[in-house]
Amino acid sequence: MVDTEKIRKRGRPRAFDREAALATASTLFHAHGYEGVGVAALADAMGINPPSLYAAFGCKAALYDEVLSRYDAAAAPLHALMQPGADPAVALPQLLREAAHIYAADPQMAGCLVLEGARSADPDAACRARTWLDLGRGRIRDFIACTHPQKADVVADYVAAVMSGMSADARAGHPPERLAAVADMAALAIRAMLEPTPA
Amino acid sequence: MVDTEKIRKRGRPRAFDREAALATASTLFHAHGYEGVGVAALADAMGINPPSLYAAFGCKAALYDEVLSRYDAAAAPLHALMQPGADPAVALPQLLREAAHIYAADPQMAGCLVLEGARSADPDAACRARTWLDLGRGRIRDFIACTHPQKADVVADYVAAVMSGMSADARAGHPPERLAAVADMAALAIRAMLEPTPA
DNA sequence: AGAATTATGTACCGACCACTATATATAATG
DNA sequence: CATTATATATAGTGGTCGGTACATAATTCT
Repeated sequence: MVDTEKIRKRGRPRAFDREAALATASTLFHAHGYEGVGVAALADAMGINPPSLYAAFGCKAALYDEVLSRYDAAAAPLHALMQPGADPAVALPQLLREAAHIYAADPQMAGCLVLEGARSADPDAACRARTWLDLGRGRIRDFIACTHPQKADVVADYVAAVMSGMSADARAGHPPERLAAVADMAALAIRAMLEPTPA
Repeated sequence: MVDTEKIRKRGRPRAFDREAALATASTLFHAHGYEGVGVAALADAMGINPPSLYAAFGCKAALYDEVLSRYDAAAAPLHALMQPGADPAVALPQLLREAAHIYAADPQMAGCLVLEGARSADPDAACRARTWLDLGRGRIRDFIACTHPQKADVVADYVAAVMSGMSADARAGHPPERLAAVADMAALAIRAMLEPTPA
């Protein structure tokens, strides 16, 4: 067992749960977007004052980055679909199906936090979100490269683009079935690309 | 010839070109997004003062709506690809190819004005953009329905989703070739869907 | 105990937001 | 001419934005 005991630091202890505050911020960012929620609203929802928020997270963009990191970590079940050895022609359609379900499951938190953040007008937020997006796309590319190295880039771009489109649809209020139908149709191109007509 | 002569109205004549002002607004909105450009910046770029802008267009959202309408009208060449009688399995891949080229052609105006506006955090802007988006998707659907009525909805959703993903990629700075590769891969699903394996 | 360190609440900063009140300028109408 | 209608420029509205100065409270270290 690793020693994870919290070694009390020197000054006055923080009076709020940092992880809970991150969860609250994640919900707000997911619901209203980076620019749709202000620091005052974030602090209020966390039950703290702005100075405490800044002391704990630095600035709004840094808080956002921590939220994105948390969101990426929570997507581990999706990453698990792309185990080396798995068949991309099977796993990637599953990935799209799962994404369609997740994006449209909760209307209050529709779409992908990272993909939507990557479209933000705020350059700081967009840059940070795109870093996480590129990381995710890299995971897809590397997974495909195990079996189809020459097609990995294009297919990864395609999968990411379809997910981005589904995320937008989810935010527009499209029901899960409608997203799932798009995911299934998108899978046709994946299979056509990775399993060329067998002679 | 219809009488299009401008009948001078009663009061002081407008001192700026309304159409040129719309073009300026379109450029700014396309470059920075609805929330990324303020009324002051718009008026300044138009060479007028905010009151003149409000007198001519009503409010920021109404100006935006006029810009979207103008943008939609300028996309006539794309709509022309979907002539009734044309083969969707040919026309839709062309549509995606054209979109990929347009979206990434000018880095200062990357992506689709309508698709990006539909993701705005501002509810008013998002609502107006989604109206134009639904109109465009309806055109795609109706075109497909000519030959494949049962699959029209799904395929139209798919095409719109891919275009949305490509628009996001364009705004992220992806080069035209990368978008074109995605468009071509996406076309595989269209052909697979509309031309089921001929026995 | 006292010093050092960190967190907290109050109250506020200048900058920008969409938008407008007001007065004046320019035109057609009577 | 006077009236009416529209556009203009100046200057500002209240509100929200991200971020902070300051004094105080709470804790550890010496």
